Amino acid sequence: MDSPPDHFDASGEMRDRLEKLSALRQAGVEPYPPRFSRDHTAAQVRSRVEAEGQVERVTVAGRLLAKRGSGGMTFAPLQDRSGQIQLVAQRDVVGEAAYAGFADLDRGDIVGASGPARKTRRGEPSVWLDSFRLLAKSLRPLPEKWHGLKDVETRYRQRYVDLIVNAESREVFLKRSRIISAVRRLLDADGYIEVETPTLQEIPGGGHARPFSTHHNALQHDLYLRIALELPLKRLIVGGLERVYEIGRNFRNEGIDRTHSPEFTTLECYHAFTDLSGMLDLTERIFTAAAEAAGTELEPEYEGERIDLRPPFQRRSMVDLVAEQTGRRLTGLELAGAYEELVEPGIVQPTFVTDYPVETSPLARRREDDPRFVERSELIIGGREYANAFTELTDPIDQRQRFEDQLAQKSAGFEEAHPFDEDFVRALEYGMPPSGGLGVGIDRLVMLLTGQAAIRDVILFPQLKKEQ
RNA sequence: GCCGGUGUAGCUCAGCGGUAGAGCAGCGGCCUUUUAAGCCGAUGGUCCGGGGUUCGAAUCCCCGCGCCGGCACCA
Repeated sequence: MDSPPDHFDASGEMRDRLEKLSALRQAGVEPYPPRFSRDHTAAQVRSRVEAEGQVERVTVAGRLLAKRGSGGMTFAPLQDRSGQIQLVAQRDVVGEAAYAGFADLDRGDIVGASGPARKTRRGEPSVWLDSFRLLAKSLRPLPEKWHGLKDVETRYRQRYVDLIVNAESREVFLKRSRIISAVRRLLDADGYIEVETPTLQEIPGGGHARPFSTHHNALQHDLYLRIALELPLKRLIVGGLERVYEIGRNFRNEGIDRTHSPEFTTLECYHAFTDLSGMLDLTERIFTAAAEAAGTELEPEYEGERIDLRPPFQRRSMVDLVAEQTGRRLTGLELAGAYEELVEPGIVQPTFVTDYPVETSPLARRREDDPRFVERSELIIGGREYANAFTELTDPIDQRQRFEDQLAQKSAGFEEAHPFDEDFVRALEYGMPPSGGLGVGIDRLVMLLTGQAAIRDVILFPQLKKEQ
């Protein structure tokens, strides 16, 4: 029953391991037992050994990363969630049969082990086995320990291997989790409630992007995967929830590159009775909290630049920025185009770029002193957009007009113009309190705070083409 | 979609017209304090896939696929 299926045998090493598996089963050893209890993690053993010198008996469990040593003594580092601890097996202690069994273990096997713990002569905290148990036989060889796994394609396609052997990779995803937790804690403490809104939508609104489309068979209609979280959340502000946020996945059917993934995570939050400036303050607090959670202090190094995240961030008018470059005070789509081409790529330190032309922002409130612009601001760092905030448009009459303008842009050839959302207008017609809204690109934030150049390196399972 | 790079043993890589290589891992033997790496020995390959040129192709040419980078797209 353990004869190797042919797709299995790439190396011969797998054959060897399968033979060991058979031998174990014949000897009555279950190579995949259902459970095992440990009482210490690797890190706990290490700190107890440091503190107490000698620890009576501990039970640890994890993955065997190597085996070395000689003759009657074998050393084997074991890795668990907390780190590594060395196992020491001595023939004189465990007996001939058990010692041979230990020597038969392979790199990559999951093992449970018990024994007293103390340092070796070389000072390495170790568990001196009195017994061990195989918890899962590993059939595939792990990448070499010294050079590790470098091949990026394998790292993405087989993230589990990457996580086993690359501590830096584990670190990135640990930090990602901590960053998101910190953001949640901050918003929760501010009285926001976390909500979940539909991923499948009839009208993919809240942004300008090509959506993925799908079809619901029972409902017999087409649906889109959301491209933004905005419109459902604002309906909740109409509903009186006053402070809501969602951290969720967006989907955009566009090109993939170092900073764009077809599915990516954003935070959006909406707050009644505040405005753009309130949301910019919140943005600064979110970035500060995230940086602290990532342990980067407030001055991470990113792509060769030291980024200064100490608030307040600079606030600059788009019109002024473009005028500095071109000598011309532009408006409308011409302004937005010049800004994106000439100004944005050159902004390195965190900068809130404010006063977007109304044409590019169909969901933001107009400035009272100049209705050609809206109360909107994007946070730019290193030439990239990290956050987008505005004073929300709450006037249903104006909102209807904006949607109509978008329809006009669409018929003029702008594919990604914002679709008309009649129900959203209806919601505004009930009355929405004056509010501020904010969106933050979580993946990019994690990239910044973990020093990763590619969005793929902060997404556990990035989309790749089909493996042949 | 376009341009460039790249794909060789489980991993990391060399080889770039003339019998497919190294280190590590794995396998067999010896070894009771190791920290990538003890010693000896024997192994291990659809050189990404398919065509072609050539006496001979991992190597040159064509087509295709994956990955990486850039551009386009992403206001």
